[in-house]
Amino acid sequence: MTNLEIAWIFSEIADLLELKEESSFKVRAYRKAAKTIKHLSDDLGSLWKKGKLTELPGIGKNLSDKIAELLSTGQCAFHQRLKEEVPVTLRELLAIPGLGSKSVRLIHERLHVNNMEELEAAAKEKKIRTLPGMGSKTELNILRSIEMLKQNAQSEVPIGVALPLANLFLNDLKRLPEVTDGAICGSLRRGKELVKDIDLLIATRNPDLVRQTVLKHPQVKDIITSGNEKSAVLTWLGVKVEVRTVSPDQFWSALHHLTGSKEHHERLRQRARSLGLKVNEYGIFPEGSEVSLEIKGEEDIYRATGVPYIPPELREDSGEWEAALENDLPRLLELEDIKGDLHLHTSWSDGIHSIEEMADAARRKGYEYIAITDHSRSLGIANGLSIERLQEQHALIKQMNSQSADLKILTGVEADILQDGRLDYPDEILEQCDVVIASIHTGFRQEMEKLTLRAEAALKNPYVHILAHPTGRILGRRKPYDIDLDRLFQLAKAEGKALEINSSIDRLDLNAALARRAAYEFEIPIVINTDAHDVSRLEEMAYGVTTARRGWLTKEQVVNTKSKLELDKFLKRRRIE
DNA sequence: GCCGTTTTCGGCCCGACTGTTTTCAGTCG
Repeated sequence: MTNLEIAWIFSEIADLLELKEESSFKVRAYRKAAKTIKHLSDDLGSLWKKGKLTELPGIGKNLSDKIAELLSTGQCAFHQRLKEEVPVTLRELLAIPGLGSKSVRLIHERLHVNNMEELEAAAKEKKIRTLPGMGSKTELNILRSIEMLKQNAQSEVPIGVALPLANLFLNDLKRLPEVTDGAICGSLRRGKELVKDIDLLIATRNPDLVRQTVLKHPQVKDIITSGNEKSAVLTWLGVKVEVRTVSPDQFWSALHHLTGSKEHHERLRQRARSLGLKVNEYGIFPEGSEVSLEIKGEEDIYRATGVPYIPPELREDSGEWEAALENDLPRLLELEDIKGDLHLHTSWSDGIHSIEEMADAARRKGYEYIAITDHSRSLGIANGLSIERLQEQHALIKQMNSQSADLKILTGVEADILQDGRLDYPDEILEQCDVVIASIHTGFRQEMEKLTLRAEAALKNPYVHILAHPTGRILGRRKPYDIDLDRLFQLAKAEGKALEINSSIDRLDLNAALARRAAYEFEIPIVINTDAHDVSRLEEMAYGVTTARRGWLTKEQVVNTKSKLELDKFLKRRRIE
């Protein structure tokens, strides 16, 4: 039985306990354990054999026994018993916004509703409004929500879609009179690659004006809630936008509060409480006091609890508190640290702009170097370069470099990894390139062993420097390749090859968690590239850097923060080996 | 059900919004 299966069972137990209205703390204990197990990198089975289950946070005697039971028998008696007492199909009703365990239980007991279909029928027959505490609005909400759930199963949007939309709202709201400040918060500020909604905070003395503006905004399709301090709307893009207003003196504590994550805050409040402080969105209050400590920035909130500032990207309760308490937080990579982009396409293959145009755009960004890495010959659909055209391109780049010294243009190629693991050009051609990127563009539905062998063969090629978009996933559209990443990471480490964080808004591959593993567990150098096919997409470097920051990466772990000279050493060293 | 620099019991984060009420419970983030 896998970690994930056990996590699912614990999560189901939590829901069933909640529906039974058992202690919310017990429910929380199961939820927390499910989350811990889901994100665990070690196998539960081996931890069990070593007797180390109770060393996991939130796993005590009882839960470790249940894990052992599941691992040895494949079942858990407690879970089975719960399923007999509570219909599992009631769980799906919890997905309806506005319905929690209390309401679901009430509906189940009084109306004998067991699943979503029966709920819909009961609502249509106007039976819901006969229950105590429920009226016609609740009934309507249920019907509307079921309709929505039927329509869109997946409701997360990529950061690259959410961020521009968030800025559109933010810029409009910040221009209003009496608005002193505004910011993006929530998971978007933490840099998550997919977000469920957009959270905005506005500091103002006129919250009513802000609310009216939000509700009337041209992007708004539907109003979800509208209160004195908080409004929520559904945009035409299907993304929910929540706007919270606070008075200007509460801006920083509210910004911190709304940035989350929930789990990070729970730890903060626990710690604050142990120091005799209460933390909420309005400030930090010494026990019994109505007056907040002075807060002039988020730093002050952490300082009050005796730890250094924790950047938003780390606020996931994934080790940042432990690191902060040890004063061992990483000094995260900044966008300004990036000195160049090593994966660019031009009109020579399937890009839009010429080498000159891409180079000019890079100069405007203050880069020291770029690599032109057009597609290789077998990728006909992308107008891949023949050997002759590649050499012609190299000659042109050499000439351009001789005419201008401010930006070094490296010659390169994004070489396809062919079906048998060979690269798309012979070694003597690859040797002539300053930068060789290897990537899989075909046959990504092959079985794991074959795909892994292909990527391994590429990593073993002495002229390859970088493996691009290593998992091949496309956000919301294509799952990662079925590839053995542990083997790739081992080999990349042994061969001294770099792995890419591809910043393109629909890739972000490696993702934050994998980049963190590659860099910390395997000490693999990471390179952050845009894979831009036109000048505007050079700006997507920001998304790659955010992803790297969420993966705890420092400047030292990232190849393209190196100076021209240092980069040259890195590229040459690989080739000599 | 877990946990401990207030330690083996008694806590466990905190507040806003909605819908239904006439002061609040349930839900959500």
